Amino acid sequence: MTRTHTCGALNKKNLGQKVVLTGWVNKWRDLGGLIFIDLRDRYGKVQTVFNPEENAEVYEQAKALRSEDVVEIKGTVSARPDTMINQEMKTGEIEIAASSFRILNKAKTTPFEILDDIEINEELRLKYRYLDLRRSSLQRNLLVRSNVYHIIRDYFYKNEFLEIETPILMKSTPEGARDFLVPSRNYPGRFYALPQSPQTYKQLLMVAGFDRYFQVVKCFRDEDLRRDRQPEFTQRDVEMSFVDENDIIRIGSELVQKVFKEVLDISMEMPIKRLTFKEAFERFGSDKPDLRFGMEIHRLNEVFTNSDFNVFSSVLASDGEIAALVVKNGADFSRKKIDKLIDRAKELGAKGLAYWKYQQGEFSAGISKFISNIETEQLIALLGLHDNDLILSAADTYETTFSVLGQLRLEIAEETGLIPQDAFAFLWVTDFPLLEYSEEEGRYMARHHPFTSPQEQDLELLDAHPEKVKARAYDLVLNGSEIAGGSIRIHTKEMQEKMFAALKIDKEEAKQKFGFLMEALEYGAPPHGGIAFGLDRLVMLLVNADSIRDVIAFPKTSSALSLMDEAPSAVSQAQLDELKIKLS
RNA sequence: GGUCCGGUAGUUCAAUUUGGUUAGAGCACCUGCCUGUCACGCAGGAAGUUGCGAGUUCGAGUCUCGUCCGGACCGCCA
Repeated sequence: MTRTHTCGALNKKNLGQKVVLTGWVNKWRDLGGLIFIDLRDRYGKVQTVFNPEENAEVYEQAKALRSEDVVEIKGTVSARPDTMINQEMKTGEIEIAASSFRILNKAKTTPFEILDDIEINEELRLKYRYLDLRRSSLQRNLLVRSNVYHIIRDYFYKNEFLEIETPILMKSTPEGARDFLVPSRNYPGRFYALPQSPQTYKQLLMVAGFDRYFQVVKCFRDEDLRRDRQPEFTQRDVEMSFVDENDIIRIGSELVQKVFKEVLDISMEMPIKRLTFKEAFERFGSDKPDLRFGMEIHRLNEVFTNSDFNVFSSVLASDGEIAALVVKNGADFSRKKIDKLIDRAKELGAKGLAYWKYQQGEFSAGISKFISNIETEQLIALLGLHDNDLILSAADTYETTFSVLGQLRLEIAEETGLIPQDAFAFLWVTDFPLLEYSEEEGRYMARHHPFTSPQEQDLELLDAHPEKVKARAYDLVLNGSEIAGGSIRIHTKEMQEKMFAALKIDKEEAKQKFGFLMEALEYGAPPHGGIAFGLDRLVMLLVNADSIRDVIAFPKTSSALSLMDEAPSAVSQAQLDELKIKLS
C-alpha cells in the first residue's frame, strides 16, 4: 500500500502516468453511467473517474463509495476535456481514470459534513474534533502554527541559542495565577505544581552560564477561560545574559518581523513603535492599545477646573480624572444605544458615563447644559470636534476613567467598523509600574512577577512610594493583544530581598518559597533578562482566527472541559488510595 | 462566584411574538432513474425524549423555577 503521489501534487505534467493515490472520499457524484469521486488528503483534492466502458466491474464496486471512506485508488492521469476544466481546483486540468481501488476503511456517516464554509455548533465540533480538524481552515491554522515553530527554531538556532527543556512537575509558588497541582505518590500530602511559566528555571540556566536559552513550552494556569485564554497554552520562552531592554526588544522585533515575512509575506516597518505604559494608558486606556485606529482619549481636567457640573467638580476635588472619547458621527446614536454604553461603563466599574453631542456648532443633549461657553470653545479645539460628533466622558479615579474609556473605545470601534481587518499594528509598551496595590491582599503585588528588576533611578522610591517605581519590563502588543512580555531580572540577592520586602513577603517565607533562587544569585549570577511570546495568540492573529481554540488542536471549552475525551474525569478509588487522597 | 445569549430531525434553521390540529424546510442519509459532473440533476422515502427535571394550565417546543451543556463578558489571569 504505497501511494505514488499526494492528492494535491498532480497536474498536466503527469499526463499518462500510472499513479496510486490514498485519501478520503471528499465528495461522490454518481451520474448513473459515470461516477466521480473527489479524493482528499491534507495536500489537496483530485477528481477520479470510474467509467463502466473502461472497467465495468470496478465501476459497479465504486457505487458503494461514500463520503469519508478511506480508499486507495489506482489509475492513470488523464487530461480533462477542454470544456470540463475546473478553474477552481489546483488539479482541475486533470483527473484520474480509475482502474482499481480498495476501501481501506469504511466510514460511518459523519455527524457533520466535512466542508468549508458551513456553520457547525462548536459543541459538536469539539466532540468530534478529529473530524473538524479535517476541514481546511483548521488544517491551515495548524500548518501555519507548525511553520511558526519552524521559523522560531530556525531563528534561535542560527543565533546560537540553546533549546533546553525545563520540568513540568515543579514546586508550587502561590504568587500569581492559581496552580494546577499534581499529587505526589511518594510523599503523601505533598504536591507538584505544573509551571505557570518556566521563569525560575530559565534564570537558573543563566546562572549556569547558558547565556542564550529558548524553549517552546507548555504553561498552565488554573484560571477561568476567555476567547484568547486556555488553561494550558504555549509560550516561546527566551532568556539572555549580559543584555539590557533594547537587546531583548531587538531580538523580539526581529523574530516577529521574520514570522510575518515568512508566513504572510508582510514586511513590517522597523523599528516597532514604542509607548510608555503611562502614555498608552492615558491615550488609549489600556496597557495593550490597539493602534489600528485612532479615537484617542483626551484628558479634560484643565477644561473643567471650574465646572458647574457636580460630578466633574467633585471628581476633581478628590484628585480624580475627567477624560473623554469622541465618536465620529456618534450624534446619530439612538438613546437606546447610548444607554447601553452607559450600562457597559457601569459594568466596567465606572459610576456613570456622561455624554453630549456636537451639532451645528453647538453642544446638545446629555450634560450639555452644564457646559459653559468658555468650556465649549476649549473642548471644540482640544477634541478637534466635527459636526455630528458624540462625546463620551468618564469622571472617576485615574485607573477607572482611562480603563473604562479604553474598553468603550475598543467596543465602539468594533461595532462601527472602524478597525481595518487586514492591518497589523505592532507596539512595544515599556516602563510599566513595578508594583500594583491589591485591595484584596492588602499589599503591593508584582505587576509582572517578583523577579523583575526595578529601574535604577526609581530605587529610592521603593519604600516611600512603591507605586511610583517603574520596572525594566516591556510588552509586545499586536492589534490590542499582548503577544509577548518580559523584563530584565533582578540578579543580586540584595535586590531580590528588597523586592520581597516591598511585596511584604518576609524573609522566612521568601527563603521557603524561593530560597533556591536566592542562593543561586549569590554564586555569580550574571545580569540577565528575557521575554516570553504567547504562541497561541500570535498564531491566532496570523490566521485571523476568532478564538484561540481555532489554533489549538485539542482545546478546552470555556468551562475547561475537553468534550472529546471528557477530561477531567473521575478516577478509581484505587488510584486515590495510592495517593492517599480522600474526597470530601 | 456573577451577568447576558443560546440548546428543536444526523446537521443548519423555522415554528416561541399572542400557549391550541399531525413540530416544518434546506443540506446530509436511504431507494430508484440518469455517461461529463465538480454545491451534479430528477423522483420518492426514512428521520424528533424540542438538553434534562419539576411546576403552572383543559392544553407547554412556546410561560415559571431548577439543573446540565455551549458561547461572550465581569471578577480572576504575578
